[in-house]
Amino acid sequence: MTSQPAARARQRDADRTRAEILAVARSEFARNGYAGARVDEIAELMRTTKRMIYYYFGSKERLYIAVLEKAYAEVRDVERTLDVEHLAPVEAIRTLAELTFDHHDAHREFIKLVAIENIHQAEHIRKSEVLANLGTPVLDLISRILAAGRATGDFVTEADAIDVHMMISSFCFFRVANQHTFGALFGRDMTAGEHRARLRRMVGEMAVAYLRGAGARA
Amino acid sequence: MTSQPAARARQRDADRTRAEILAVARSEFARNGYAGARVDEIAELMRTTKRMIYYYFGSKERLYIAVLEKAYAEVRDVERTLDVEHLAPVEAIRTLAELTFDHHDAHREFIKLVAIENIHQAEHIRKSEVLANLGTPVLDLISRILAAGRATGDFVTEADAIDVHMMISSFCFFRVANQHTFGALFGRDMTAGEHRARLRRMVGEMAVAYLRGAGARA
DNA sequence: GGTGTTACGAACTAGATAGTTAATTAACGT
DNA sequence: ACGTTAATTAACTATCTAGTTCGTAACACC
Repeated sequence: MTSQPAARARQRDADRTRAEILAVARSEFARNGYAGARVDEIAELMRTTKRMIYYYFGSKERLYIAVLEKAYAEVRDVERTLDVEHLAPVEAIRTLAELTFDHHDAHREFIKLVAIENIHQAEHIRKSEVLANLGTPVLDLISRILAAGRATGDFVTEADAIDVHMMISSFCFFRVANQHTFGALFGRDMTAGEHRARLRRMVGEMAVAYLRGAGARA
Repeated sequence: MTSQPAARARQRDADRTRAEILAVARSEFARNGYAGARVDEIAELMRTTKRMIYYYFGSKERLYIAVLEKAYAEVRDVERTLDVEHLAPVEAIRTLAELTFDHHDAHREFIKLVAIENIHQAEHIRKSEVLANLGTPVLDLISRILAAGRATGDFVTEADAIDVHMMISSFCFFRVANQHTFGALFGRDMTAGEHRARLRRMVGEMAVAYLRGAGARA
């Protein structure tokens, strides 16, 4: 017989140690910002020690970049599953806007990471080779919907795909990212359940109404 | 005659020392976030010493709160000068949206402070007695425009003043606050001059088109 | 069952950082 | 002139924090 119980799980597992560090680091960075995050705090929340963070990632900054890379990779995977092109242009845009809303609603930590990265002027994204060259499938999708909508005469505005993506994202992002100051100043929690359905409708109607050209000057 | 040259500025001036600390602190906090800001760094950028920060503000956190209070007070003063009620509802909303755009364009540091405060879940705003009870004149303004627009039949959507304010703010805020990650990922600087006029038109058209109900489901 | 390699842990360090102590000087009223 | 107080300075400290040193134990392979 061995000196170790055979039933015991592996005690050394590089993959899960690495993954756990990333998961804990993500929430620590999202909660406290880059400078506010503490490497010791991350270590304490894990089964392993601080030494492992440096073993696998080398530095606080490289750990943070790895967190960003993983977060963005997951988002892009979701975007690739978007399937709205079977719809007529108007409904395709509306649905895309509503799905974007849902996606932001479901990925609050990612949104905080993006907000944090903007405070640092995206310097870490620019340092990442994988992120700096990360296209986004959603732009092609919007381009195709816009072209189809212009062909049918439904869409008349000058905006291009990036503009439309920005318009939709801004609404969805702001609602989550700015919920705290907005709530403190206006006494309304934009992320509360009682407002969710109305705001979700709103982003779809907003995108459609704009593209139809209803806001043009007389 | 006095022992001091009359032309010489006062060497001790509580008001200007206090004001200089606030100004330097604002840009330091905006640049680096709350945790990333360094009290020593603020001191080095001033004519005075670190001790003065503690003399006037007591702690890093109270300094930060004072910076927020001053920044929000300035914004509210601008909002009070908004004068669009002489316009018809549609043009009033469009103009309000475009002025909001201009305002965000001109106050980048304030926007960064708000983004930073959201990362910290507005905990400092809530600690401030003056900020926690800060209403916003713009909400009343929007309410009146909405009522007028519904009376004329121009506006038909369900959104209330807070919703409309959120929709307009999100576009303007996002463009500035997320310029860095957006630029890194999509290769477009939303704040560059070549996009400014188009995006400014866009926020006005978006608000008007939405309120006219052009996005409603068939 | 021995050997090399990968994964891991405890304790440590150098420098940074918020906050303090205590002495000093300018302004101002009388 | 002079005393009082508000404003200011330089040097100090306790603690925190990213990053390291060095030794050890599990695993793979033969």
